[in-house]
Amino acid sequence: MAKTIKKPAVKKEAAKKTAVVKKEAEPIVAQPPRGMKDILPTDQPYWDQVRRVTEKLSREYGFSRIDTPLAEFSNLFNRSIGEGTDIIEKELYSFVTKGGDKIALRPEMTAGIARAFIQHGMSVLSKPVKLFSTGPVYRYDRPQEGRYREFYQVNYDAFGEQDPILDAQMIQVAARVVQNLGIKAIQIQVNSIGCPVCRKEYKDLLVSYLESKANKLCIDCKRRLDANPLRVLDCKEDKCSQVAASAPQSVDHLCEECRVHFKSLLEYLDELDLPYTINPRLVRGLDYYTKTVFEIWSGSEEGRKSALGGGGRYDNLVKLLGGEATPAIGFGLGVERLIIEMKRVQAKPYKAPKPKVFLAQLGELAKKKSLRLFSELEKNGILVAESFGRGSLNSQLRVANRLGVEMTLILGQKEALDKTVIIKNMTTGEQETVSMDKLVDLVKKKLKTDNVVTYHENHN
RNA sequence: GCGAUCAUAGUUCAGUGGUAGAACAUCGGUUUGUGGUACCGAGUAUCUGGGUCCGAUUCCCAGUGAUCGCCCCA
Repeated sequence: MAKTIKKPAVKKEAAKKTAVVKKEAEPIVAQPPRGMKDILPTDQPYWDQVRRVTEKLSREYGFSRIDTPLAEFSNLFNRSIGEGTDIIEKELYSFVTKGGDKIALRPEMTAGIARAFIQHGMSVLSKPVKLFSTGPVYRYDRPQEGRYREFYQVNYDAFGEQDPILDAQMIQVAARVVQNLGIKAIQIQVNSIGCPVCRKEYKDLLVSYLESKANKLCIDCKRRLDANPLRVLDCKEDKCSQVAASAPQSVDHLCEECRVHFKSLLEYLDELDLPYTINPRLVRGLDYYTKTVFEIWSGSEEGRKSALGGGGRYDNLVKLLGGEATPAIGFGLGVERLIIEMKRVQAKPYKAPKPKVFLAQLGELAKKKSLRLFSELEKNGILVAESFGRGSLNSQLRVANRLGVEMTLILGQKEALDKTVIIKNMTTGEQETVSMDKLVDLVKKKLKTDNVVTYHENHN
């Protein structure tokens, strides 16, 4: 829903004065641009969990973090992703800067990372060069569930290794990320689209087949026949998928090198006990892919499924962008989609540690002293909650109770003068007055023993 | 880019051609310095712009946005 923020009431005279100088300001729309949204505090536990799991696995598999700009020169994307693709043709956020540069917001992360790889001479590093990245990407598309104009990806890329064992490992990483998030039912779809040589031959073969059936294709696919014939295989229209079903498949027309590569990949996947489905119709929407392509889908064989992520090999991209020929493979996962799926399967979000101590104050002197006491406790590693703005002890205790803390420290006028603090146990309601000097140690001790108690309780 | 449905407090929802109500949430209070329950009270909303009408939040049109499907993908 679109809401305008009400303009503050301005005094008539003042309004008159400004009206002479400038036009009335447009009302602020309390809403971000279409297809973009806030990630609210209530959702952050899921995002935290994704951050933790993806970063942990990236370290375990030897990836180094890289962050590249949100914007690049447009032609980086045009060249790498391909002029004829949907992503470039209709989904690219591009604009011209004041200086006349043609800039675009990244629609995916690999192009920028490949650019950085070349720019910083990373080809001299020990291979494979494994890079991990995460952040927002932008595609101007019609929003719906799990599809936003600004969305977040986690991205894993590895440069400089052509051995299919790396393909298998990357697929394993992708699967493990998803499964470590608690999404157990997934499908791994793999295919090989060959290298430029055998793909060209295959494409010709496919085009001649499709042309012979052109009258049975939908309008879009007739158009795709010229622009991007591989996409016809992906079409969801009934009549098209019927045509596609008996179309020649890329896996049957690979050159020797690509065939062997794909065969070994499958053997490695078997070795890893990763169940996969060979999907001859999996082609992916980016032109730079060669040989291995794959997607991770949520859900079981039957029922609804959505692509959580995907990727593939791009052995020619670095050279295409002007670097020295470097084989590479990578994949991206959509964070919003991962989270939708986590919620659907009721996977656990990350729970940040919560304060177990509340600090309540009463009276001017105590209020002043409580500020220092708070930082004293914090410096000693004790998480403390407070509500300094509230005056009455009543409402402060109510907050403490709602937060579910184990104890409340009460510092009132009397205590402030005596240099003491009341420790109130929120479970039993018992209170004791202790001297300020011993407070930190005592609180620490109490928290520790309380934890031991709960530990035993949990195991009985 | 195409099609469908929808749009009322922070949230989930009522309701009406005469400018709106609940629940939950929030905040305050139920005697001065003690929480959970209970009770009392408060604030906040008809997406925007036009049209019909004496009068529209309600009917009509457009815009915007959300959701769903297509397309595509993350």
